[in-house]
Amino acid sequence: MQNYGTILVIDDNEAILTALKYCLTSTFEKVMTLTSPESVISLLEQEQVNIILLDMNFTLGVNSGQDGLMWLQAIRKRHPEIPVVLITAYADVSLAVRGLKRGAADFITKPWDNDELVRKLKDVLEASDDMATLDEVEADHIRRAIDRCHGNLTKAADMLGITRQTLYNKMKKLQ
Amino acid sequence: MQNYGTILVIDDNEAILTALKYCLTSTFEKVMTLTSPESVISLLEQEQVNIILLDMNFTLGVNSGQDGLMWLQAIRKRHPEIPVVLITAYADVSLAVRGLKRGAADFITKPWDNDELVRKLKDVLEASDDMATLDEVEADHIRRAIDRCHGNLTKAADMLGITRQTLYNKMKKLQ
DNA sequence: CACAAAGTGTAAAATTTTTATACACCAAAG
DNA sequence: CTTTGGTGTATAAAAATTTTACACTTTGTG
Repeated sequence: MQNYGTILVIDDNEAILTALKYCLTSTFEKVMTLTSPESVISLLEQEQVNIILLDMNFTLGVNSGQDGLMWLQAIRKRHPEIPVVLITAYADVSLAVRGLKRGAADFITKPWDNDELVRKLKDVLEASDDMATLDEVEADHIRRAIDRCHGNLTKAADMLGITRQTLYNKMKKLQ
Repeated sequence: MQNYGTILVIDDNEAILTALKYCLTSTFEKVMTLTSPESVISLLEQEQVNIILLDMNFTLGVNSGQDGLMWLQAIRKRHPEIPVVLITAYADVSLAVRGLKRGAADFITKPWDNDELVRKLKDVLEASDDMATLDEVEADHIRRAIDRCHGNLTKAADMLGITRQTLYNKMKKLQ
């Protein structure tokens, strides 16, 4: 991939925003910034954003990362196809785990290393490059459903929103 | 969910294995253990396992977690439907991130709290309960593909392994 | 134990979706 | 200006899905 497209950076610290913008501008075609996540949803409706770099604390004196987790969730609910990378100065294992479990593409700690940050953002975008085919995604999801229903195909089919016969068909195709 | 099925615990320390077995036996129908991950793949061919609790270090003197990451990958390659929870005494943010990015369902640090461990394992199994329908998974994946191809529908269809016309059909269905 | 309820495996026809192929149109690149 | 690559649309043929049905097995419960 030559072109890494548009990145949206959200951080309430103007100095950090400037530093990030400076380090990202050579890699990305367009670097957009927000000092507050409030308007992120409406912005995403208008602009084609390829990746989001999101700080985790926006309430003065609160460094739990709750804000970041909340906004991560809000963004992913409406735009699950846009990868969100979290960045925070107050990192611990538990927060990293919670962030990634809610769908963050990566988790970066401040202070960051410019080269490493850029590499990680590139990695995220390149990872989403090797997309699976619809059939592969389908097969994977079907296996999960059957596993979850302890092999009960009737329930699995129901859960998947297809008929039992269709599930038989699809299973035959997957050997 | 009443029944949490079978859990497979993999740890090279017999004492820890005993302690874990003791704490898990009341929640799980069956608790299987391995002191080495070597035989995990062949075991999974024979036994129906619902969740795996995997330690991250199996080489004496090496606590990088590389072993765990490698086995996580090996397990997920063959059985992506089985959730794998990592557990380690040598945790840091970076290792947690790498584990979760490779598909671990959760990341737990030693020493563990019995109640918390059981709750997290239950959460993992219950989270995989609310399965999306095939149509939802498909829609999500299609949006991702189109996004990745910057709106180029011909490329997106190709990437998804379907014809362009089929992609048009499916897009019409999703409004 | 016995019976009802739920699940399995299979089938055929009607319906819907997907593919293959084609054509006119547009925009960017050379 | 012309080639190349993408769009939007259309049609018939092929394939998959749904609907409905039936006989059989398992599971749970009084």
